Amino acid sequence: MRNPSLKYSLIADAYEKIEDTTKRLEMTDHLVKLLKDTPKDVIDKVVYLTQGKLYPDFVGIEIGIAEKLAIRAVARATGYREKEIEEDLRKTGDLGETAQKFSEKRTQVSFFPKPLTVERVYETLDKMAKSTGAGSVDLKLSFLAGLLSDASPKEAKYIIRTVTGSLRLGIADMTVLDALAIAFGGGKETREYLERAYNISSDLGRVTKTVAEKGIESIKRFVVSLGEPIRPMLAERLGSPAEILEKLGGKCIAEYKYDGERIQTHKKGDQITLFSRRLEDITKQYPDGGELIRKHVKAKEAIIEAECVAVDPDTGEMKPFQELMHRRRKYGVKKAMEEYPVSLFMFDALYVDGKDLTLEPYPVRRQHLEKIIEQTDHVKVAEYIITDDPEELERFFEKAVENGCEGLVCKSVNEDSVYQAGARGWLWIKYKRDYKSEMTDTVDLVVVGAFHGRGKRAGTYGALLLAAYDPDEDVFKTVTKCGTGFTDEDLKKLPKMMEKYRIPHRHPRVISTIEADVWFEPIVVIEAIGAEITLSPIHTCAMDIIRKDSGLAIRFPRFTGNYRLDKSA
DNA sequence: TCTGGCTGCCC
DNA sequence: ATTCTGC
DNA sequence: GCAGAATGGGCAGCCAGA
Repeated sequence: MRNPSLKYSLIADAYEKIEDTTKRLEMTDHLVKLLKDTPKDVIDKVVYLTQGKLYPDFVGIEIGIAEKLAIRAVARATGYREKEIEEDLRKTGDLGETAQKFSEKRTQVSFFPKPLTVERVYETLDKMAKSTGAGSVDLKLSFLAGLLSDASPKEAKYIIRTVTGSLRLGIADMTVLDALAIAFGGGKETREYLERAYNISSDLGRVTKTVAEKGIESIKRFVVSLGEPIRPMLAERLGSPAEILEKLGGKCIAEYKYDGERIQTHKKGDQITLFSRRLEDITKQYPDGGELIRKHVKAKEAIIEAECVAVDPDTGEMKPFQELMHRRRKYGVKKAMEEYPVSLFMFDALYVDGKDLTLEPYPVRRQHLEKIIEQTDHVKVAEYIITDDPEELERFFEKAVENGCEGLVCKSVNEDSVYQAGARGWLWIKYKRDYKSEMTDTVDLVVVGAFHGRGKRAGTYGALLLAAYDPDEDVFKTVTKCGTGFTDEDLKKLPKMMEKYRIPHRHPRVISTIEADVWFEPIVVIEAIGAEITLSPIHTCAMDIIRKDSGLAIRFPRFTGNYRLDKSA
């Protein structure tokens, strides 16, 4: 028996072709060819690498290298200085490209490098992921530099991009599923089975290996299982009750959108497992949450979704998200539990006592949910109404906001309102105040700095550093970076527009702890919007006024598209 | 022993 | 998280 | 409308170096 191995160069070639087109069908074709050419014993690894990971999310093993450390590895492998690498990265906006370029002109070349195999690449990255403790950073860098030294320039490009988690091919999970359907499923019409298997297993590598080795019939036998996280259903967004009701067929169930952390809870007898939205196992972070499930879910087995919210231990009032974040910890859990106890607001039941509910309509799932939850102070079913009246919806929204929620999630009550991973089909719709600028105050802020863009933003700015004017001190204090809301046209014009205000160092009247790539005279004003103001450890606006050593920042900042050239200082 | 840079993951 | 864009 | 790729604030954990 031969032991077939796949040269990494074949992957790099396929990636290059995929990257070269913007047409999804062509990308899929290239991926199909790669998957067909891949020996089945490594096909899961090829898929994980293409997802930019080594394991499915719920395994929780990360490489632990991102841009800064990767720069050091590239320098080490090519014999150039970090400064030179950084300088080139500024131009390319892609460390992979930079690695490719420096690999081509590197001084020392290994004489007879063995061709890289997928196994070698994967195993090296895996060793990096598993290195911990003193000296581990250096060890990781040695592993990576070694890999790069034996790689062709093109391979180096994709290894670097894989490690830093931005492959930028234009393909992700959904395209992989299409490719699997074509390559192994027997045609695109089998895509739905593959997608279903992925949604309930959350493991694209396993789905791939299964269909490649055992065929589509095995894929159809995937079932919802306790302990295996289900990919979460997400919501689209709209800005008015009328639009929402129209989209949902005139009627919906509207629920409070609590400002906490989404948790998928699995109960198997007394054994509880908690998964975050990205399917990390967070059981250990919430012993109290687990206990609430154990005690108040009156079913032997269940998968229930809930929003976990920090509450004031004295008043029972809900606390802001920022405070809940102190619970995302590994150490001092007991103390944090006392300081920030949590309540669970349940909103879905995906599995109850042997019955998979994911294909049932939402009202049915909700009925099951209410039947098995014993509601207490800390365990509640999410507050809701069922309505077909836009005004009632608006009133309920106001009430939600008054009660400390972000807004509403409005959900379809139709027959087809199954549990559908992702935000597809508009079955769930978010309604938040800041989706309409007339409902939230916009702010005019001064552009004081900028950051070089990456990927498709190469050569322009990725984000601007924005500041508020402080008339008392006659200075500009930062409140946020802002990198979304710009059209391609905005971005193309920005460097030219800002050029004449460009200065080599921070302006003396700009107060900032953040080091921008480019500084400007504080003159140009733009309009931005956000969801709310948060306390900030880094932004200098209102520093020490509300709280010692805290400034103010904007949560979810974005450019509205309006330049305030008239207002320019 | 402390601190700051970096990373990953919540939103 | 929000936003934009090619298909 | 989907899928993907840009980008945000801010927290804790980890490790290197002062």
